[in-house]
Amino acid sequence: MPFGRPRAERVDAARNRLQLLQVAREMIAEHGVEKVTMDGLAERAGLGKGTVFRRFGTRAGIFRALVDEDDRAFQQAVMGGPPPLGPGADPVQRLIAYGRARIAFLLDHHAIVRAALDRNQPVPVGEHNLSRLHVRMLLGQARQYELLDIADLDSLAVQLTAALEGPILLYLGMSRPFPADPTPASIPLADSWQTIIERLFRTPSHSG
Amino acid sequence: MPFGRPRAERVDAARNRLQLLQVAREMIAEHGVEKVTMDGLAERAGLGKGTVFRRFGTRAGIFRALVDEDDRAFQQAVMGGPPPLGPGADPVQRLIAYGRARIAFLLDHHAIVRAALDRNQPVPVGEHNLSRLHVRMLLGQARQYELLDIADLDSLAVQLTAALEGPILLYLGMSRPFPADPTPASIPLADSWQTIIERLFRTPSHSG
DNA sequence: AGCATAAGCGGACTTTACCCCGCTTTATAT
DNA sequence: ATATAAAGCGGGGTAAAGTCCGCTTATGCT
Repeated sequence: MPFGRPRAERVDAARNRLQLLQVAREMIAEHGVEKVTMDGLAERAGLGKGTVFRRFGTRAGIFRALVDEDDRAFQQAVMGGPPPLGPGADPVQRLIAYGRARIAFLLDHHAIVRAALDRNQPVPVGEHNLSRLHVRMLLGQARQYELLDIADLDSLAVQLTAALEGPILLYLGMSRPFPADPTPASIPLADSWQTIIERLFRTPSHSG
Repeated sequence: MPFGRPRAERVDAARNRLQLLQVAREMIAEHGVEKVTMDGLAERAGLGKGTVFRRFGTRAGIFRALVDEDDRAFQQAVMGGPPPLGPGADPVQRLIAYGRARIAFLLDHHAIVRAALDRNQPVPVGEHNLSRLHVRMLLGQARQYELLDIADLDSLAVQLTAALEGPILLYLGMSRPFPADPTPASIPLADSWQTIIERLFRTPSHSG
């Protein structure tokens, strides 16, 4: 038997986990995020409160799990879908496409994404902060192709990630913060993101 | 008697407010932010819990008030101090100086700044989001001087503010997230901020 | 000074996240 | 099949945020 692996999830545990997520979605759909309480969730799922906490650790953990579920499809598109979001386009185009897609995703899910925030912990939205890692990777590629000559790409990646996700997580009101018309092409934040990226990469030598 | 003014704060109320802030600072100094509870604060200040909530509305409100107190000096320097932080320098220099100063301020106060976050409300750190307004103003000036040709400065201001404050508010761990040596000149985030601003303003025509 | 009124005050009460720990169930090894 | 240990489960218990409302006190007017 292999050594370090901490033994697979028990089948009853897995069943309960899926059940809880399912019920949580129902409760959110019916009464909104605010009304999802740990007691209520446990009772409606026919389980004990202790079970809920064992599975998700904290209230925010439930919403994190929900976001992660929805994030999976998004990640697929980023990692293996068609360009420019997926691999194949040049890094600058991919950064722009990623930003637009991520903003749309966050707007779509802003209720649960914000509920997933935990005051006592750094942001863990998406599995291990996909955004920061992906942005960092694309910046690295851009540097390889000599599209960019900046030394500290780690800090830059953190700041660009904040520019991307921060507005939705922090700075905008929660109720209808955006034009009622969600035409993807007309989201101001997305246009602004594109501007920042384009200017960041416009080098004096090959301008344009 | 003038009309709309809602009558000045009563002297006992003001006394209690100051008293509570003072006691809160003591408790933070002794046991850290986490240990400041509303009951504890009220008891130690010799007041009722209801009073604490009436004054500050919410737990986060206390820390908001503390940050605002400290913010006042910072604001003075921005509004009326010597350039480049204060008025007098060109907008680009002021943006860079503002970012560096703000990052230093947030690092200095990161414990209470983070405690001032409220999951149910957009970020209100600083009085009415000084950062966003100030950045917006400097962007506007830059456009007047034709240093910048971007249409939607509002969105840009939001995103730059997020790039500035987001990392400290959201993305970095809370315990010693930074080099122990706090030399202002060596803060990676500040350097990275400067890079973003410089590139944002570097126009193809007058590059350099 | 006396009065009317709005503001402030206190602390019991409610709600909810989160902890704890004895019991039950599952997975594995023999 | 049985034993054993690890993981899961339940629900009562605790602590802390936030609400309510009857009582008290400051304030401004006359």
